[in-house]
Amino acid sequence: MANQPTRERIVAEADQLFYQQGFEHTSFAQIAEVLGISRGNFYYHFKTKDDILHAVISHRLARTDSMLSHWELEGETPTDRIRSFIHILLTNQAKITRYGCPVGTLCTELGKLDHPARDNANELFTLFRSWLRRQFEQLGRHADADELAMHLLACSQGVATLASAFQDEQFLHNEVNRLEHWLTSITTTEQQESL
Amino acid sequence: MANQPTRERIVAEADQLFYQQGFEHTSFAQIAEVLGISRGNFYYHFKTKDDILHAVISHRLARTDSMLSHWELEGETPTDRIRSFIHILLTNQAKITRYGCPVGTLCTELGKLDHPARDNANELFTLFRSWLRRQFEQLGRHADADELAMHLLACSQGVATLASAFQDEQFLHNEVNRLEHWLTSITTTEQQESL
DNA sequence: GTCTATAGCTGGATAGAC
DNA sequence: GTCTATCCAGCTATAGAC
Repeated sequence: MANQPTRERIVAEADQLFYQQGFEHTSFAQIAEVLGISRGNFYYHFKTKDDILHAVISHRLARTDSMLSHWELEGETPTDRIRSFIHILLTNQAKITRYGCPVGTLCTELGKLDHPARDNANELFTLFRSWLRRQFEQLGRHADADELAMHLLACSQGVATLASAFQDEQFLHNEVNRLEHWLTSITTTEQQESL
Repeated sequence: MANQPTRERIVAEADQLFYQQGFEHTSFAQIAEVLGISRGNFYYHFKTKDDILHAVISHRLARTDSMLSHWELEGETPTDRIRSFIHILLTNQAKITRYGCPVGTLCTELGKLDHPARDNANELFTLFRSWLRRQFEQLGRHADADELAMHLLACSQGVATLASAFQDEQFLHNEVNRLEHWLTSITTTEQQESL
């Protein structure tokens, strides 16, 4: 990362700090210090702080997009692919327990700030939502695919919020088991309203 | 409210604004303007901004406590009482759709700020958690009462987060129906692992 | 492309008159 | 108990040298 162009390094570091500390709470001075550049240098690469935010969101969107494509190729069945989604809770459990979900916390913060980039950030949710909806459709759940997608998204959000508040990885694991169980129940039987 | 002592008015207004805009984003100048008092006046009633936050959290804790006591008296069965909890999502649907859950968003923000009042705010979660756990115990779910309480808390959090991101009251209603269904399935049958 | 210096503003907090 | 005036730190952002 030290050899990346400065612009990329700023985006990468801002991405991390916005996640860990929140957008508003993160200052140029801090990013500059971590990267070993001067505050003034920012304005060669970006016009405003909001521009950095925009770049960070675009960066996250691209990364999410390629992750979903990867899951699409990797998973043999829709169930496998949905399981990939559920398992990010495990893959990122340490960070989630510390800082919550990067998507949820950003959207919540920008919502409270009534920030113009809010819709932009919500696209991250939409990306997951559409992808999950498609998987549920492939499971034959045409009528309620979007509802199931939103439900799964909501569960993940709640798990991240509470795991982070209580700093509780055990709880996170319990809920992942629950979600896997639920996914199986949806796939194998037509026991529709179990959840 | 205009006749309340100034200290109470500050707490009440800060409570609202911290919820709607976040703690850090809310300034003394703004609270002062709404209340029609001067900025300097704050420091007669509070030493620091963190002191106001502390007072706001105490206020919320007291309010939550009395709400739970009220549900305890009002509901005939544990199921009824748990349903009261689920229904705050409906009672406060307009605010939740706009600003998310007051507990979850505050705890998340203070977590990111690494704020000393974080544990204090988490007590709000604990209040609900303990109360719910007791209700599930009264349902005979001694072994997994706390797990069920946490699960229900998590679901509510997720619903609030997504309803707010997508500004979607319909989704909120769908999820409340789901939760009621789940509650019934827990109460009537011993179909333990449906969720 | 990166730096230093600094402007301009807003935040929380203090001092002291009334 | 409330006000005005003010301090000081931190922030975003700009100007201009190198």
